[in-house]
Amino acid sequence: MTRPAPIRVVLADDERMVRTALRAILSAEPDLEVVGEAATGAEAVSVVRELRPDVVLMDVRMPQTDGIRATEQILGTLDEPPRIIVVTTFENDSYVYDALRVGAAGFLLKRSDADALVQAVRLVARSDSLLFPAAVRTLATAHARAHPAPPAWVAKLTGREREVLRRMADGLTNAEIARRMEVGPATVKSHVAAVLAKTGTRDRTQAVIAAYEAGFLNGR
Amino acid sequence: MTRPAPIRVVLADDERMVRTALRAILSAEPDLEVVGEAATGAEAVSVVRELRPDVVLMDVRMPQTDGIRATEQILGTLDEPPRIIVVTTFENDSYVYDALRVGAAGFLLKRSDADALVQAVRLVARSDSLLFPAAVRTLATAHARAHPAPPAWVAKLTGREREVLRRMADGLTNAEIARRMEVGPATVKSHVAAVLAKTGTRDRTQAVIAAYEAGFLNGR
DNA sequence: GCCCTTCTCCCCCGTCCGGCGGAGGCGGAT
DNA sequence: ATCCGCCTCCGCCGGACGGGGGAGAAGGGC
Repeated sequence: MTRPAPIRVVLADDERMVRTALRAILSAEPDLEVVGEAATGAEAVSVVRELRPDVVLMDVRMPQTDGIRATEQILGTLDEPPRIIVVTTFENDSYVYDALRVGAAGFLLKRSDADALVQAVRLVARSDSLLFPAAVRTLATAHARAHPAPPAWVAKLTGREREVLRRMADGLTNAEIARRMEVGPATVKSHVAAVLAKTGTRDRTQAVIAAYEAGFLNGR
Repeated sequence: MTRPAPIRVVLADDERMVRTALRAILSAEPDLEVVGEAATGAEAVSVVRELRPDVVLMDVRMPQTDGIRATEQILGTLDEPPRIIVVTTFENDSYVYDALRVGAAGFLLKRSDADALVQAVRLVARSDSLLFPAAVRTLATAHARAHPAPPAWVAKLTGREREVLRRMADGLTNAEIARRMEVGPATVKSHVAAVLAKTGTRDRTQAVIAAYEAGFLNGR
C-alpha cells in the first residue's frame, strides 16, 4: 500500500469553536489535512486562492461575505477550484438552494456526526457524481426561478388587493370576484385598477402573469 | 480497534455483468458485505424484505417494476427500510427527480469509479443528512408538481395555436400578437378561440392560467 | 384635531375581447 | 379524386374590461 497525498482541507467558519472542533475531527484521520482556516467569506476566498485545498468546509452564515457568495467567487475565479461543502444548521435552510445553485459539491448539517463529516470530505474529494449532479443543480436553479425574492409591488398591495389578485389568478371575472367577496362590482374594479397600477401591468392577464412569475400564488 | 458489523448491501440490476462488477468492488472492502442480488424491481423488493440489508444499490431501468417503483415500495412498506442508492447512467436522467422524490438516499452514476462507490455506500449507511436532506426532497416534489404530465389539451393544439398561447402568456393583446406573427388580427382571434375551446377555458386569462399550471411555458 | 390609507361605491366612455357564422386555400391521407 | 385538418381572413354583436373622474366612511398615526 502506498501512502497517497492527503486531502487538503480549508475550514471557513466565523466561530472559532466550530473551526477547532472540525479541525480536531479531521486531523484524527491520516488521509486528511487541515491546511488553513478562515473566519469570513472574504478571508475564505483569499485563503483558498493561496493554499489551493482539495476541499473547503464553508459555513453559510458569516459576517460580511456569506458562504454562498464566497463559494460563488471561488468557483467562478479559479481554474481548478476545490470541492466546497456548505455547512448549515437547518436542513431546510433557504441557503441550501443557493448552495446547490452556485455549485457546492454537497452540504452538511452541523449536527452531523464526526463519521459523516469525514466520509463526506473523502467522498467529495474524489467525485462529484454522487452528491449533487448537474440535474440537482438544475433543480436548484429552477427553484430560484420559481421563488425569487418577491418584487417590491407585493409589499405594496393592500390586503384587499391581494385577495382580488388571487381571485383574478383563479380566472374569475370582476363580477364573480364581487359576488365571492360580497362587495359591489365597482369596488372590485377599484381594487383591480389598484393592482394593475401597483404591478405595472395594463390588464388582468398581465397581472396574473406577474403573480405567477413572482410566485405570488405559492400556498395555493 | 473492535471490528464492527459489516454494512450489508443488496444489488439490484438486471444486467448480471453490472452486478458482478459491483460485487467485486464492494467485496474488496472488509467492512462491506454483499448479501443479496436481484434482477428485477419486484425481486429487489422481496429480497430486501427478506434480507434486511443496510444499503441497496438500485438500478433505475429494470424490466417489469423499475427501480423507482421498487424504491417506493421498499421505503413505504418496511419499518426500518435500508438506505437506497439509485444508480443511473446519465446524471440528468428524468428518473433522478423521481428518485429524490420517493426518498432515495442518493444516487450514483454508472461511470463512477470504485472509490466513489465504496465511499457512497459507507456514507449513506451512516447518515442521510449529507446527501439528500429533506430540503432537496421538497425540491424534487416541487419539480414533480411543476412538471406534471402535460394535460391532454396540449397535444391537441396545433403549432399556430401553441404559438398564440405562448404570446398570450407573454401578456400580449390580440393586435400585438397579430403584428408579431405578421398575420391579420382576425386570424389571431381564430387561434385564440381555438385555444379557449381546446383548453376548456372561457377567456384569455384562464387560458394563460391553464398554460402556467400545465407547465406549458417550460422552456421560456 | 388632522392627515393618510384603505375600503366602499358611483358615473361615463372607449376599447378589447369572445361568440357567432362564413369562406377560401393548401396539403396530406385514403 | 375526395375528404379532412390547418391556416388564413371577414363582419357583427354584446358584454367585459380598463381609464378617467369623484366621493363618503372608517381607522390609525402624528
